[in-house]
Amino acid sequence: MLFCIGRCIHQLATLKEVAKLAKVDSSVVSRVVNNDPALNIKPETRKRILDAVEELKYRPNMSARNLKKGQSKMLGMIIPDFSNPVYSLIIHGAEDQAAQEGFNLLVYSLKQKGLEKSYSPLLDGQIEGLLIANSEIDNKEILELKKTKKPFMLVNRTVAGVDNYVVANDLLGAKLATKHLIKQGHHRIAHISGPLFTATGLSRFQGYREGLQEDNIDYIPVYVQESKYTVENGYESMEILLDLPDPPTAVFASNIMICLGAMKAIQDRGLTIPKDMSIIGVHDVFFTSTLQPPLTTVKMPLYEMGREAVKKLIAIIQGKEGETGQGVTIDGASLIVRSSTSPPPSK
Amino acid sequence: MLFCIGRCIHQLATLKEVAKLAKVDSSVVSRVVNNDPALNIKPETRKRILDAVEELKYRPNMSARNLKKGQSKMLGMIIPDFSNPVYSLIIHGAEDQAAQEGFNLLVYSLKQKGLEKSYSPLLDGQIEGLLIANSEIDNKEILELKKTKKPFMLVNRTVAGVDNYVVANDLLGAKLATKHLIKQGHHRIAHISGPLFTATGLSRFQGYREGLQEDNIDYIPVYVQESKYTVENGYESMEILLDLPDPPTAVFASNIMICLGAMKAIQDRGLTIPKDMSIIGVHDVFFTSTLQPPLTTVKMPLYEMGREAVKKLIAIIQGKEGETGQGVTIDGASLIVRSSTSPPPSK
DNA sequence: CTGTTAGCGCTTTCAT
DNA sequence: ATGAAAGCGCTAACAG
Repeated sequence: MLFCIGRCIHQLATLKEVAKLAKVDSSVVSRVVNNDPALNIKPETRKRILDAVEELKYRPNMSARNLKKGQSKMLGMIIPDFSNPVYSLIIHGAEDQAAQEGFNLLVYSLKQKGLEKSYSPLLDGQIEGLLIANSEIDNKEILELKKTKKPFMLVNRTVAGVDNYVVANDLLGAKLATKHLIKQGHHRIAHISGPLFTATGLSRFQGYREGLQEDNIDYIPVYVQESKYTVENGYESMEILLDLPDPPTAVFASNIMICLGAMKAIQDRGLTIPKDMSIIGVHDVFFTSTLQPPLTTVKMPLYEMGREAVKKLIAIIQGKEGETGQGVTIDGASLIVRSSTSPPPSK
Repeated sequence: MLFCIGRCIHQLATLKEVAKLAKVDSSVVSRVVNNDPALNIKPETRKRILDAVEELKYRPNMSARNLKKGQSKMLGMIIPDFSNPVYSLIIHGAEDQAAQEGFNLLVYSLKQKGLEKSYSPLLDGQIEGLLIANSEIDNKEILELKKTKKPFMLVNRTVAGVDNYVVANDLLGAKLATKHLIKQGHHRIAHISGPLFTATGLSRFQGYREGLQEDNIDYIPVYVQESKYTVENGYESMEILLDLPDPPTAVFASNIMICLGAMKAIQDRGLTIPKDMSIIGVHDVFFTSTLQPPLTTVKMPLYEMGREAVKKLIAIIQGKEGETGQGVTIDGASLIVRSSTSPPPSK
């Protein structure tokens, strides 16, 4: 049963074999392979070594290297769900940056919340740092993690007292959305917010409020519905808004999942978007332009967020930041106007 | 710059330390930790060891173990794109199965096609096996890979001459879709196929043909449009079908991306689904029920495919299959009827 | 039932 | 400018 393992992984040339072929010591090969700057090698010898490396198709054994150096070159990332397109983009950015810096990214989806165990087996040696892009993980657990001094990074979320985080400018994004609606002539603008214990939910709510404020539009509390970031919850929240005696003429959804649900609720009532109701959502993902009608969105720099988070995490791992990074806000929220928003029906 | 690495990864107890605390040799600890079945240990000693493990929070160093055993416990997976929801589901299944068997899954998205280099650095030691869920990779490259004898597995695709693959019953799924349309009373049924050099595209085309055949519906070649698995191509193909002098009354889209594009093309013409045109697509992903109208789909066992692929790959790695697996077809295609299909407009 | 030992492949200090 | 040697933490064959 195990007889194959040796064959499968090894059979690759080792340093020693390369050394023998090049007639030098393996330590020299190691230095050449690693481009040791403090190495003064005869060009001829170097060539001989490089040729041997080429001939034997030598590739360093990572386990050995990692063992020796006490590293693993692996990063972990926790997301709530692989099918969530918001996270797809973050992962993509994280992946690219990790690869660029020679790290591997292990992505775990955390279905069951409250799984505090999820990171401890991870951090206890396997991986060098952890990206947490998951609003369902309790603040408490993250504070606990912080005590361990292990490198980690919050992505698209924050926790009071933790300043290793990368977020987007949610406030700006939300304000952009709200002001777009106002500019279209809406006054009765609802907001289906995300959970208001999350940074994204809160910032977008704040952006909505500030947007209204700056244009002197009355804030009507009942127009704000707090919702989880799910299609189902978005649907329910929209229904509540539609049942209001004086329903809004436009709605700003805090997230694409919510937005999807809200659109459906509107259309299930036989209402037409944008004639009867304008709608705008946060996150421009691959299918927003194909919805009916094509959705006006706020595009957040999700890919960049993933990249930046990995960059900072690696910096922390390598001690470049005194182990404690600074919170980073990635700008670049932009409005993408399509057909789900229009002026309100004239009275 | 590197001073932290030691602290970050180690500072974990080693076998030796546990051994010292438990007053035994480290090899005994190793055996206990690994549940060596051929170990006849005094219950008391075992307890002493387990207590020490607990106290020092010992966790095996994977690099050391892997180095010793000549393994890496890592699997690679190549997908075309993280945002494609079809792959999200496959990844999810693969991830679960890998975790269950103690393997880590590294997922790479391969944007630039033709990157034959992509697997060679991977397979040359870092990972023990590779899942290829990517129809853009040339058959040639895969045949090349096969020669290396490295464990790999094709997921949701095939290559002539390679029998390590896991696919779904695409033929059945397509037949289900086609027959559903026929049962609704359609005779002029179009098919926007996937690329006909891919197994999925071909099988679904075949299912469509067989479905028509079994119910004695004439096959009209011009009703078949070959398309890439993209929204844009689906859109274009649908436009061609709509421009036909005698356009179809129903269309079966080979894939969800195509379907999305086709729906948009239909609606952009001012036509109503399903009144003017019925549409059904392969792949039931998270947003299909929220489309307008909710989409009738064929649900393929994508999650299971991911699981099964990893299971077989690991079996191959461990030499359980004489290194060469058998092609596996996962059944379980099922029709999910929603509102995008209805009887054709009566003449 | 438990300990001794060798060595996986690599890096790195120290010696030449 | 290159080599020798030690050792990272673990496992497994062999001894006792």
